[in-house]
Amino acid sequence: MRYQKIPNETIRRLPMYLRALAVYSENGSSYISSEELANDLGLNSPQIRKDLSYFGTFGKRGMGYEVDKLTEQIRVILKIDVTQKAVVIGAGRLGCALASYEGFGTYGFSIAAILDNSPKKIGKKVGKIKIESVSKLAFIKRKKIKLAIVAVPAQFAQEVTDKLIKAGITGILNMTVCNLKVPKRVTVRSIDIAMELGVLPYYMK
Amino acid sequence: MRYQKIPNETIRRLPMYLRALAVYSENGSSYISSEELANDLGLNSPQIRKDLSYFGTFGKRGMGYEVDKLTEQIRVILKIDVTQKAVVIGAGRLGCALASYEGFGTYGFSIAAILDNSPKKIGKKVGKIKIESVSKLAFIKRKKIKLAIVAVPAQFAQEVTDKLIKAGITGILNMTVCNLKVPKRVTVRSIDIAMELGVLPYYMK
DNA sequence: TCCTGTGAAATCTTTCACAGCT
DNA sequence: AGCTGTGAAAGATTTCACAGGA
Repeated sequence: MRYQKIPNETIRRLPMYLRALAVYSENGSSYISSEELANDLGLNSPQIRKDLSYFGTFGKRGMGYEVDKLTEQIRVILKIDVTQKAVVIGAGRLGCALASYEGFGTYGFSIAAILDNSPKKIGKKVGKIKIESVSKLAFIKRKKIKLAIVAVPAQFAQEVTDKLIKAGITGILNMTVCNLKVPKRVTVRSIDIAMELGVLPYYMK
Repeated sequence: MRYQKIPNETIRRLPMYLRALAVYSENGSSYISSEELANDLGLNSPQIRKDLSYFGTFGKRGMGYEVDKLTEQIRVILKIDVTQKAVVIGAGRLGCALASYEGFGTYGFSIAAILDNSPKKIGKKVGKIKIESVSKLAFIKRKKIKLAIVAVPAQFAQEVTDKLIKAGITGILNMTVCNLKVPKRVTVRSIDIAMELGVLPYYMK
């Protein structure tokens, strides 16, 4: 394996592989071929093999990939082999939905708290997660939390983000419609749900 | 302008442009240059010009693009120039959050109902939107709704999807972790929020 | 025989540089 | 002068085809 630049698209697919692998593991399969994996995910098999080949040789010819081993290897690649703590900012409907979303577990994330600025909400709980004051940024520093999910109204998004970065956050999942300005050392990924819906009609019929 | 295949990535960006244009319109700007637009969205200007050029010549040299006119033109391209009705399936935390999300308005979507199968929830309201029985698929047919946002627990996602398609849905925004199997005539886009979070640690530091 | 790993080709997307309109 | 529209080049990603190990 020569050195090659790893495509961003490859990285984007790795969590998909993890998700599928979790299902195989539950079902007790110990090996999985790139063909089966591709079928289940709606991809094609050379793509999966190529994706994995950027990081090493994980499969056995004639057999496929060992489910549990590959799971662990992908976790290491993605740096989620240890549980990562994250905070949700904004205890609105979306923030609460995210905080209680079990899917994060699959990737080894745990939601440490929800922060909000409404005195009415502070102190309440969403599932097992407590709503704390957003002014408690010391909380983030103390717990060495590096990840934040921003789900506040758009007009406060940049302001909140600036504060988060001061508190030591270096990775942000932005659920608002803002284009957040952050220093280079901070990584942002944005999801605009309406935008995804926005392209559907174009492709329909 | 010769015919050229329109990149999917171009389509994906059009809603972003709409979002930014809505802000300019509110601020009373009547013209916007590709340079400004690019700055605000974190893109570069030739990309924006190229994207738009696939569909025609919308700008005025020396001036830029007329905000309201370009807005309308992009809406037409995306086929969202008339309000599109959508239903949300699943009245859990995420489903309710989505149903009450104002962002859909920007792209001309309106949420016609939330469907759920829990008798406890049916009849209640989320904001102004009523929760209906998921068995009421006639509702979708009668109102000629083509778009559905699926936010049910993963194990029911495929089953619900099959029913939706029978009721005439041809575009699905899939918020579950399932890879939905649908006939070719149906378009699906999937968002797995945890997956987006899953790639952040890789890029951090 | 089955299925991986991987260069090389094909395809898709972005960037560049500049002609040309206002 | 300023900013668009666009062919052509560069770059990124996917697909292909097949060599080779289990």
